[in-house]
Amino acid sequence: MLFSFKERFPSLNPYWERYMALQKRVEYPARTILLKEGKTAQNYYFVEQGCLRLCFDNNGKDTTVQFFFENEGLASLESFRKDIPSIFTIETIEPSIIHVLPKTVFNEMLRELDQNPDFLKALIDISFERQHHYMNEFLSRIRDTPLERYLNLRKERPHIVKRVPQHYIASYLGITSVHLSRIKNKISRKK
Amino acid sequence: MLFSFKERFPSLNPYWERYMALQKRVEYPARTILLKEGKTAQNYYFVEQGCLRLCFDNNGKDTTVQFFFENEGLASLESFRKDIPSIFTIETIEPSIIHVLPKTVFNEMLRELDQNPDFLKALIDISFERQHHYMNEFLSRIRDTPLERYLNLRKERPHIVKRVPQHYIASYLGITSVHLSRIKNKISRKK
DNA sequence: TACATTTAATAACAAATGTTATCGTCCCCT
DNA sequence: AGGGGACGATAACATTTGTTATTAAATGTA
Repeated sequence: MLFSFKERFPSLNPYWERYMALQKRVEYPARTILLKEGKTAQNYYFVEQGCLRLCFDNNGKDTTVQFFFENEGLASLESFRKDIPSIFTIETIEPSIIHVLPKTVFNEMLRELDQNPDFLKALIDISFERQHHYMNEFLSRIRDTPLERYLNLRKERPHIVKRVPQHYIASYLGITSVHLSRIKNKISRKK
Repeated sequence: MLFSFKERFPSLNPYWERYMALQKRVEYPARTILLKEGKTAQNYYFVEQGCLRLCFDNNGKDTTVQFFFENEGLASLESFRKDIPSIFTIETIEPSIIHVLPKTVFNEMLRELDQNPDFLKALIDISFERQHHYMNEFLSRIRDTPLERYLNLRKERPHIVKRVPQHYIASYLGITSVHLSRIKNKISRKK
């Protein structure tokens, strides 16, 4: 995510490179928890290989909010930014290779670039992108039926349907895995 | 919303005041559409008196996303910022007195303050606040039942329940007005 | 290879929520 | 004052989705 801003704000490249060099490259097995709900986020993660999910415990039900694949970055943003307990858990789905950027490094960067308009504008852009993303997730949950959401997922992001176990997809669509089974059954019978 | 930043970024006060002076003060009757879904947002609105809602047509069903009361400001942000057709409609609920800030004025402000770190930081703060707000709306829709959401609304924002017609509240809670009636009935029988 | 764990499908039943229709009240508007 | 629209309650019925339990296939691992 951060990295797509290299072209838009080339003046920041020396900074990105200097700070990104401070990441650690770590291998995790499948179903490893990188950040547990309730703990304060200490790191920003970048996926070199594998896949993660952002999720939370919803009255005992596991709910997935977002999936992350190769070349995508993430953190439990609110927790990361405000130093408060995370609402979310971050967990690997597949065995994964992750670049871990400690918050201390990020904060140094914040301090150094605190007055740099290009850096601030990059943050604004990042923030608006995220806002846009969540707004769309929000609207899709409201306006689309589970069937529509599933068909849309299959069409727009087939890699998710291929690589992610079905019960995580169900928890992402906001339904039970039983119901997702029914939906798939219905689709295949229609064809 | 913008106005709570006066204390945090006092250096910007001369700008706020200069630009805010360019607003128009307008009275609208109830059920007046200020921005129609599909049109591009031309204004930022600030409520002096009355109440508005942000909503959209959801396959024929009217869905309310947010309510705005006295001293709150709003725009169809994506449309306003990116000059694209608005996903949302903005409509008065009660007869209202609204301060209207044209986008042209806002854009002048953007240009003038484009390199001002305090201004950029104020935008970042505003953006994060909105993100936080929508994240919570999103989570509440997922994790809470309509009953819980209604009880919570009644407790946390009783003015909404008092001033807003019930079918708008239902559309905000994500249920039909019939179902909201049932919920209210159930609550009153329990007491 | 064999055993345990994870994953997926299905059935039967239960609960939540939507749909449609009817009725009564209130309140704006002319 | 009266008429039309907006608002809210309720009932009967339909649909969607969840719950629980069972079975089977796939997968990882000793």
